[in-house]
Amino acid sequence: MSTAQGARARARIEVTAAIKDAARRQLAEEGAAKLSLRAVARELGMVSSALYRYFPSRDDLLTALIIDAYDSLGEAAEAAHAAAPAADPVRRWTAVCEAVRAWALGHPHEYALIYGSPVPGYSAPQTTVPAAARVGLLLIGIVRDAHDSSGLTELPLPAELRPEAERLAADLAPDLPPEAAAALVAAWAELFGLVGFELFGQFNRVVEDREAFFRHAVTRLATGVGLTAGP
Amino acid sequence: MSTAQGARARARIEVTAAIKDAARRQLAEEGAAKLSLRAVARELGMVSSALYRYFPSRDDLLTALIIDAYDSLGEAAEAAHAAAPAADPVRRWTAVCEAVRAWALGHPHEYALIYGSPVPGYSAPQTTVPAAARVGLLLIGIVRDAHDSSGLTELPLPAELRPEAERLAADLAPDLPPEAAAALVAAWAELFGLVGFELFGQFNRVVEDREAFFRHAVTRLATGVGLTAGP
DNA sequence: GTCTATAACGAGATAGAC
DNA sequence: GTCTATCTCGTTATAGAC
Repeated sequence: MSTAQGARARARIEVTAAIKDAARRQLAEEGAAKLSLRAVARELGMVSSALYRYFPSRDDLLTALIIDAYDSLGEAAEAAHAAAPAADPVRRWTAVCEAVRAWALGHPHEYALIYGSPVPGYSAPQTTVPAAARVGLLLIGIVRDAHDSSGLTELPLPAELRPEAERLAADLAPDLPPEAAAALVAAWAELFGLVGFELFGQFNRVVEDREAFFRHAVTRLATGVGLTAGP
Repeated sequence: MSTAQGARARARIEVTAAIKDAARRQLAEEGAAKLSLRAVARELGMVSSALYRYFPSRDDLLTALIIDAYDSLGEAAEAAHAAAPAADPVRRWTAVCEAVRAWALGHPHEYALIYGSPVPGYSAPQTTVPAAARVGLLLIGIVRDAHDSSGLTELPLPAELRPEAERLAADLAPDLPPEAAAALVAAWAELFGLVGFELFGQFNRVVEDREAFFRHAVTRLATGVGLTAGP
């Protein structure tokens, strides 16, 4: 009994993975807007109605691809973070940022899926939130650690932003000063601005040595949120 | 003769504008990937082959929409820049940034067209470059003016980035110090990271008071490139 | 119970004959 | 420029294999 169930479960996992792989291939060639269940089924030698045993709708397949992409990016970022020197917050920060960039360059279509234009007619459900939050949580952790070991520079905070900054801090990192929380969220968005501009061609004929440029830019982002180099 | 030719030219301009308007509507509903000459023709009560008198291909229509979008954004940014106090570089900087954000919020689909995911199978020709450069040139002008009136703070520049920074300065603003040119390009990309995150939903359930958050973030971008508030 | 296949729907795109 | 025949699509109902 358990073997039969195990075999069935294994088969199900394999077919699910094959569907997602074919869908990712289609994503690269046609874009998310044109992702078609029928084309995926055709590529797998299945019939389109069979796919509905695995994904109840085209949008659910899209959602699975989005979560996978966020998780793949999050895993890459977390691995880079774990390998960085624990005592140096700036090195940890730049390690995460460079992992994000490397993942994006290696998975441009999945990056476009999660950080590019929204897919017309599709709205991401709340189930994508935990996976989407992983990189942000890593960055929060780095700043929190620096704050705990008194390694966080103080930042200015205009009165206009104080309520929002306090709300952000309460939501994301209650132990952080509000101005650090606000700076952190801005740096998070700015990081993806740098990555997106490179990936989507805005740096063509502008920035040549992108590696060096990016490293310097994210180092400045790190100091912008109050991090200072470790020993 | 000249009246006839004038009327014909006028009609041609009108039809061209109507085509682009219909295409923009389709852009909003189906996305750039699904922009189809036939659908545009249908909406206008024309036959698809008639459109080829105005745009030789779907890609040329896309290119026209892209240039229009860049120009519309550039115009909005330039108007905001012209209305800002000339003596205060930070105010001029934030005025441009806020105009970019306001334009993006008002034209989300056109923003997605020019700063979102690339359209599969389409590659923007060099003819889009001048329009695409307008916002960047504005920002360069602000920093150059500040530098000319000795109002630019000095920035650090690691040896690793020096060659690239010098290349950037030579290309974009020969009168600026290399470190300012590099910081400027980074801030330019980061600005669109902030705008894109808000527009594409990444700030949902994260940032509430987006106006205040954005104003503070771009003010910090301004100081990050070395600008200081005027009198 | 779990899956795949057939057939069909309503809608839209497309290619080619006229 | 028009019409038609043939494609695509997401999705569902149904029937049968394992």
